Amino acid sequence: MEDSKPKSLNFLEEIIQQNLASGQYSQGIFTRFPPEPNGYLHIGHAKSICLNFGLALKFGGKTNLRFDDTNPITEETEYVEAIKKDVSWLGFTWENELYASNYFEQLYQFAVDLIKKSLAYVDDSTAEQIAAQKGTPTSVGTESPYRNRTVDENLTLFKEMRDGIHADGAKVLRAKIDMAHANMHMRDPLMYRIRHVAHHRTGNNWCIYPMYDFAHGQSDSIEGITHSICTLEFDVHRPLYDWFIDKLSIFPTHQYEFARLNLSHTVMSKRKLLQLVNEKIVNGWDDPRMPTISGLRRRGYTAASIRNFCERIGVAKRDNLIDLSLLEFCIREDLNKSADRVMAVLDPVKLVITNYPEDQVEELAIENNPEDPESGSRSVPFSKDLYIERDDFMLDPPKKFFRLGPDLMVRLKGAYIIKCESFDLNEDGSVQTIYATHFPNSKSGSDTSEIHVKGTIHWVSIPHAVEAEIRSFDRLLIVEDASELGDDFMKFINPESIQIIEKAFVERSLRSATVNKAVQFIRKGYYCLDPDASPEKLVFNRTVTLKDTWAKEQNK
RNA sequence: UGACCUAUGGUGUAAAGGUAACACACCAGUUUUUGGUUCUGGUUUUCUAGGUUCGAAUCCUAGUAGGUCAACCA
Repeated sequence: MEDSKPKSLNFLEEIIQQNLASGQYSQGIFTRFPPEPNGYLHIGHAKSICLNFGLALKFGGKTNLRFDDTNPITEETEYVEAIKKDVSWLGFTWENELYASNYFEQLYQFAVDLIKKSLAYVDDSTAEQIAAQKGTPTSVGTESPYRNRTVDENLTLFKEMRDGIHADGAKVLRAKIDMAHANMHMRDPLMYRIRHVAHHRTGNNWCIYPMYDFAHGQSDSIEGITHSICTLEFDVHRPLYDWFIDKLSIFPTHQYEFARLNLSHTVMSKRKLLQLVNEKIVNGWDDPRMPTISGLRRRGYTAASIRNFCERIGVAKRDNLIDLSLLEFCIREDLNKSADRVMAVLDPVKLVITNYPEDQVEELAIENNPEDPESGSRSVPFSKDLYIERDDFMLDPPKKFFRLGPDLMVRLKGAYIIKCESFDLNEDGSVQTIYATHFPNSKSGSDTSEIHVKGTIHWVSIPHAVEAEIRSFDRLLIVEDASELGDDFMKFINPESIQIIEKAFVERSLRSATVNKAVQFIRKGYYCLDPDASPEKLVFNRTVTLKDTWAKEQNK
């Protein structure tokens, strides 16, 4: 297994390898994925999930799923369930399902411990006063008038806070550190606030709730997390993270930061995604245009493709903007190997094979997937009246147009070579019907015609065609880098991010399409059945188009 | 006007003081009963200035640029 050339490691893998090499963590490493249950997971979370679980898998460790549920105002059980589903779907198994709220009593005791060490105090200042006391990044803060209360007084007041004696906002518990510290987070940060609000798990047991900074590190420590991995913006929290661990003398877990994922043409913050949902720009968190895990799943992305994407983008500490084309590459790569090919005509025009017997139907065996010899073939009905794609016919085709036009020849996929003889036009000049003759000896598999054509086009037999709605999606944002937009991003929504074709025609075999089985519409793209579909009405989502060098050529 | 983080092709990520490489994207050709796929080749890179060194993407100093931090959010 060990090659002479070791695969290069990212900076976290290097740290872990060094830890292990020096004999640390002989019990194995422990990581955790710690979402707040206040929204749905997105592709950025997928990066974190793949990182945390992947590191543990790679180095023989374990990973907890821990819900960071310290703010009852924004958190709901609905989100907990959705998050669990998404992590599982991505293919990971957590060691323990845990909640920061499991530790509320323990955290309370930690706070009491710090009060007893004169390292925490109850402050009656208002939010505004506390903000003013903090100073600014370039000027030092000032100490609160309540900073020097006695230990006994603090103990009593903190107990009163817990007991519900005080109103929301009347008092907070603060760590006593240094109001002149260069790091704003060290200027007597809040540890607890009063919130007379029911919590989705602890109900009304508590009316004081720990802040992130007083909950996260201690939760990591309680769980014995060896590598607490988070995104870069928490870098400035690390001194405080370490301070609490140190003053409490508890298991010394360590925090490491990596750069979050940014995707081109995509907004990623939960707040903005929520806004898209609330303002009905999209149809819910699982809209196929959303960068959420549930949206990508509904769009037809496979878990394997997302994992592969996360592997390819790498992990580092500098800001990045990943091009959507890499995500698209990953899903094409996966589906090319696994998706059965079928025929669907999205923008139909009628084609009549004039020399084909009126009522004849041939059942043609067409291979399911040229990339997969095991996939076999299916039977596709062929008849005199067909639909083909409107843009596969041109009245006045350019030189390298390998499709149909007056007097041109083309192969119908899996069937015959045909030659266009004539056509009818509608009043508006558009093509109404195309008439062609077929060469009976050119049948696929037994072609003795010796005719060679450059192009092969897809088709469906009109009498056998099945109607379907097709939903095509495009990027949600018309600008590449959403970080430059701020709250203005709504002005840059792509008005054509969804296109619905109410009445396309797909081949008969698609009657048995299922939600989880991707198909390739030959020459068009990869598609999957939408959960909205019913036996009476098929609905397909376009996951991604095929690469189209012809279109690219046209645009030059 | 502070502290901290970061800087390698168009986009990402490697190279642990010793030939700057891999993937995506792009371009050209090959293959192909999908203008898909495959395969081959190509274009394009170390922020700047000093310093250390036989040798610097890597170490040091200064600068520049970008990011983060002043929620009773996480």
